[in-house]
Amino acid sequence: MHLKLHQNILQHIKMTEEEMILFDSYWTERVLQKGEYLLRNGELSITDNYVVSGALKAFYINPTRGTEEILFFAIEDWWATDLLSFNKQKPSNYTIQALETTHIIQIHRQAFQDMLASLPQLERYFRIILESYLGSLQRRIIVQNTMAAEERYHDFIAHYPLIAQKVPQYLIASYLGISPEFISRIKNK
Amino acid sequence: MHLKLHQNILQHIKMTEEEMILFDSYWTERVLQKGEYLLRNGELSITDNYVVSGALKAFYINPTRGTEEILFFAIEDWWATDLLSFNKQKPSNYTIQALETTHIIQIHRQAFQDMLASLPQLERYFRIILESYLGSLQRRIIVQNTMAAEERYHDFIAHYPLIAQKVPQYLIASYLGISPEFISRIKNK
DNA sequence: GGGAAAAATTGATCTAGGTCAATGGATATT
DNA sequence: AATATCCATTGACCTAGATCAATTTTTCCC
Repeated sequence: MHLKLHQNILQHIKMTEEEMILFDSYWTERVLQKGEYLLRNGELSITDNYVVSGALKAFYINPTRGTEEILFFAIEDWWATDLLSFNKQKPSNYTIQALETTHIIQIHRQAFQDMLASLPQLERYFRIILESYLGSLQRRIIVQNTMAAEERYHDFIAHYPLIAQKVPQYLIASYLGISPEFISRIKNK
Repeated sequence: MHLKLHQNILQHIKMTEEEMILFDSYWTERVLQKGEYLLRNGELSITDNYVVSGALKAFYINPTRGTEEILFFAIEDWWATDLLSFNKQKPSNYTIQALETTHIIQIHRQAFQDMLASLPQLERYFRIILESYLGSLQRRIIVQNTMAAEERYHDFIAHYPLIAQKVPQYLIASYLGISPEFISRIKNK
C-alpha cells in the first residue's frame, strides 16, 4: 500500500481500488540513509523514484570549479529521477543524494513499461507530472533572470517553506545561485 | 504535407505513409506576420504550434518593471506553445509573438486529443519532445547559476547559432539575463 | 533614396553581491 | 562530556556587471 502516491495520483486521474492493487505490485519500497546515493553522475538511471518522506538533493558537479550546484530538492510527494537518463538510458548528468533518512518507492524501467501497458490511464498522470515540473522550471528561469538575490530568497521561502525548514542554508544558496554569506546578510534585517 | 514535422517525428518513432496522411488531416497551416501575436498573456492557448520557418519570441511581462523578459525563442523545427495553458486550459503566463514572417502548423486541442486516440504511437513522440525540453531547461538553470555573463553569452552562441543570427542582440541579452550594453562590451575583445 | 525609428556602441559612474578570512555556534561522534 | 566537524555569521574589501546618457550604426518604411 503506497498510500501517499495513491493520493497523489487520485488528485489527477481516476483509479479503482483493484487497479491500485495491481499498481502497487510494480513498485518496491526502499530506505536511504543520510549521505547515501540514489543516483550518481555518469550512471544510468534504472528506476523512477517517488519520495514518501525525508529529503534528497540533486546536483551537478562543476568540473572546473569542483563545486556542487544544486538543481533541485525532493521532499515528500516529489519525484526524484533523471528523466532523460531513465527514459533514454543515457548517463545521468547529475547526482541524487539523501540529506537525511529518506523513504522512497521505486519502479524499474521494465516494470514501468509493463505498468503503463496494463494501466494506460497512467500515461495521463505522468504527462501531467511532467508538465507541472516543466512549468516550475520555466518559472524558476524567469525568477532567476528578473529578481534580485534578496527577492529570490524570499520567493523561495514563500514557495517552499517545508524545504527551507529542513535543508541547510548553504545548499539553498547554491539552488538560488547566490553565496551563503549573502543569505546571512539578508536574514539580518 | 507537413514535411518538416514528418521528418522530425520520424527521427523518434515509426509511422507509415498512410498514418502520416491521417496525421496531416488534423493540422492546419498558418502564417504570422512580423509583430503578430500567436498567444497573449492571460489568454487560453487552444493550439499546439510547430514552427516551419521564421522566428518567434516568448516572453513574460514583468508587472513591476514593465519590461519583457524572454523565456525562449522558437525557430524552425521547434514547438512554440504554452503547454500548461494548452493542456490545463489555464490563462497563459506569457506572450508569443513573431519576430519576422513565420510559417507554423497548428492543431487545436480537440483535434490533438482525437489524433492521439487514432495514432497512439504519437504519445511516445510527444513525451520525448517534452523530456528534451525539460533537459534543456535544467541545463539552462545550471548555466545561469554557475557561469559568468561572458561565458553564458559564448555558450548561447555555440548552442544556438541559428537563433543568434536572426534575433536582435537586446533580446538575447534578456534571454541570458544580462544587459545589452554588456554584450556589446563582450564582443569588443 | 532619404528620413525616422530601432538597435548597437561607447564612456562614465555606481552598486549588488562575491570573495576571503576570522569567529562563533551547532551537531555529531567517541 | 569532550572533541571534531560542519555550518552560519560578521567584517573588510573588491569586482562583475548594471545603469544612464550620448553617439553612431543599422533597419525600416513612404
